[in-house]
Amino acid sequence: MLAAVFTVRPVDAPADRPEGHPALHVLLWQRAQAPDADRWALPGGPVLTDEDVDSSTRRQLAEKVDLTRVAHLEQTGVFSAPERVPGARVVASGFLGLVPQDPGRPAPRLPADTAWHPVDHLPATAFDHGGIVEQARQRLRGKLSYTNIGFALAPAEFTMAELSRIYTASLGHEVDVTNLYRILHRRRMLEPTGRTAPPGPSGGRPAAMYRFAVQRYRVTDPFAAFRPPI
Amino acid sequence: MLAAVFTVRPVDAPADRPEGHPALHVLLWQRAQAPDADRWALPGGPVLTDEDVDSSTRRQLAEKVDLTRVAHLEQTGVFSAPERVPGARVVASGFLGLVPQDPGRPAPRLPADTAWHPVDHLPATAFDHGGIVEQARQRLRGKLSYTNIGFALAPAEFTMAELSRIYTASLGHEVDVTNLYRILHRRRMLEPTGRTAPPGPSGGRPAAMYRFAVQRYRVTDPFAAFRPPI
DNA sequence: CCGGTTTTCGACCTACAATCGAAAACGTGG
DNA sequence: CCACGTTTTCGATTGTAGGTCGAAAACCGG
Repeated sequence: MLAAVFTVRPVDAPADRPEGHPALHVLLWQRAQAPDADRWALPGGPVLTDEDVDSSTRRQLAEKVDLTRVAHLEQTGVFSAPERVPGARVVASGFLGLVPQDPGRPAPRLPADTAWHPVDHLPATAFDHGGIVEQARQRLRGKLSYTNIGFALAPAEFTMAELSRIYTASLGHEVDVTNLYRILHRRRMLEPTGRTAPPGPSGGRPAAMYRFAVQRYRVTDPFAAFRPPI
Repeated sequence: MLAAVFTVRPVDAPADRPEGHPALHVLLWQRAQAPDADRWALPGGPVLTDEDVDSSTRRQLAEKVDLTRVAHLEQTGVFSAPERVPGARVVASGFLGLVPQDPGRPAPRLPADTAWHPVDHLPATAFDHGGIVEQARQRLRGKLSYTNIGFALAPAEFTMAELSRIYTASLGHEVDVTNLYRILHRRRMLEPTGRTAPPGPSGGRPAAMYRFAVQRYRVTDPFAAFRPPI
């Protein structure tokens, strides 16, 4: 019961970068005790006998983040190598969680031992947690293309340029704004809010703002071979 | 640790049908003892402390089928509802297994309490095993379209008409032979063996025989939105 | 040799996505 | 207030994959 919770946020501006650009981050907490003391671990813990793994994950996550911010949560797989943790054998099921941006509310305060880390520059991770993060990331990458889980990473209202930056950070490569708009629009995943964002300091046409039409997980008809005949 | 093992084989010819047509079957064994006595269950059992869930599944499957026939095995999800089985809480991870047709070898003998059942006409199943079968079936349906797992259901050598019947039985709808050939061919998943199958009793052009080019699980580049730029 | 049957394969159409470029809608500086 | 740079928007074009159809190929039996 270990959850890789992702969000897209600006990386802490390093010295050589003028401004932090948005990147995919994962929530980790630093272990204080052996084994693997000082290494960074995923939130999680044992499942109680009167709960299923999904509600158990929610319960454990509540200790680390504001649960109302976790907009999506799903299983990714079971990790069961006998030596994955020292001592008694522990079977863990991995989860993918997503937290949207929320420019409206103040950033939630995290416990002292907990922090967001850019997935491309992870610190030393405990046990096999690095592999669990990687599996969850792959799942996210795949589902961005044929589901609407973008809603779980984007703020309630956004411009297409902002959404493109979110997709770029999550997928790890450039995402063309024109293409992004046309695809999401044809799938009826976007709704215009009517409002426009103020143009930047260097001018330019003000961008229209959109929201996701449905805020619950949906798979769009995947483009696949061997479709059933109509 | 419960495995839904599928194979495509002719359904036992009923009275009203002249010949059994190929259908997707799942391996079940009949429980002798309470709870859920006489109901049909998936093969499986507890994981030992020195094995991971994958090797545990293989070990347990060996008691029911010839393991060398299981050409593909993968996790599908975790089933953990507190009341899924009476008594102490048991968490099970579901598996999908595939057994190919093999006209060469004689049909393997099954234990007395074990039998193949057509997934469209399952008997009364134990606990939540019906849901596990359904989840595995969905996984199979999806992956047939963007991976090569067809190799794990088809015999070593086959004609396109035979392969189409296997896909039809697994997907639950007609699969056009022309389309099937062109798609698998473009993905370089097929190799001609040079041999031809003898034509049927009513004549017709003899069919060319093919084999799958790679006999290990591969995902073909899924056709998806937001591809990385070359 | 001729008609029936099954397989093979080319031709056409549609749907989706990637790319490009022009037009629209804003700022700023002369 | 008007030219210019900037950013967004959106139409046009191209490429590729899949679905459908039908003609040709290759066998049978009479």
